[in-house]
Amino acid sequence: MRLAQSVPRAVVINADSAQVYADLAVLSARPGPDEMRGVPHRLFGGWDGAQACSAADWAAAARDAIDAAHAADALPILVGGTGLYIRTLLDGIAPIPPIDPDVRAAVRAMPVAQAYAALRREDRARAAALAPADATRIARALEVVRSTGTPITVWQAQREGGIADRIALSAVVLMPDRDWLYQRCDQRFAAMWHAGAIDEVRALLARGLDPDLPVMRAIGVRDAAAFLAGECDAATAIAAGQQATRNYAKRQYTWLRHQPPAQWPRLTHENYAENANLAALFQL
RNA sequence: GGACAGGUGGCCGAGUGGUUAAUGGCAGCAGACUGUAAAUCUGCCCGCGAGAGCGUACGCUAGUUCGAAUCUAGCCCUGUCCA
Repeated sequence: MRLAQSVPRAVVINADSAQVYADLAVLSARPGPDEMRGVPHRLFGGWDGAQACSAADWAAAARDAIDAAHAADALPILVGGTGLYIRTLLDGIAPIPPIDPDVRAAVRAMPVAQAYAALRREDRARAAALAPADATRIARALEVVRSTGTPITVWQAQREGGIADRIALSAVVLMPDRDWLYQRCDQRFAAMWHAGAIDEVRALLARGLDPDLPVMRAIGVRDAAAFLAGECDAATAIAAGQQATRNYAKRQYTWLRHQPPAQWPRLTHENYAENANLAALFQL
């Protein structure tokens, strides 16, 4: 039993698709001990880079972490910008069984044009909804029909595992000033570069992982790798990493503007001070 | 001072007499988004206009031509080399 004025314990749960990887501490800006200040942090760096973390994988782990926090009478605080992950956690996702590894390998080895042509034959509805150059979704749709025998559009008619209906969520979407954020992106990447990003990538490269793995595609990995290979100088690599960070931030604005529920408050420089949700968060 | 090379839309870079407001790429802006999402993809992108369209544009100026970013002359500027 808790006293009315006591502060509930908090548990921070990561909702960022790059911060889940153990191999990326610096480049994913994962919080360190000094920043965590003894507050429990979950799902930070728990995945080995050799293993791709899917939205469903993350959602299942997040669900467990949230339940565990509740069981311990602690307040779970989700932090992170991977919209698809959070959506999957809340709304659930199509219950598609695991894909046959051989099917997956074969599909992902195909050039987009070929995969798209195949998809048009094997799942006409999905093919019609996708752009012929949308490599990721075409590959996903194709591997699903081939591995399960059922078109992805059929699977997607149902969603399972969402917890939105059984939790009380207080959401806040951060929408900082664009120019300000772009400056922060530049500062951030430069800081990472000087804080060990190169050593981190050197170690990552030494593992000889599949370049298509999410860890290998994280912002900055390719740029640091190019530098290590002598393909460019540090200034060029840093500039490229900064640019990639800004491009990503741009995409985040687009997602955050329209994808999250309309009732989730968007916080800007102009309205943050008067936002009740944010105030509630810090008053607990 | 001389010899070459070159000056194209915010940047890089095609185009070398006519369907050219000018291929591409980047940046920028907007949009999509159900299992690798820090991913993947789509649209816009000289100005004005809802649109038809109009007006400006390929270093500058003057020419040749029915027509020039593309040819000619002079000038200005940049790079490399020779002095």
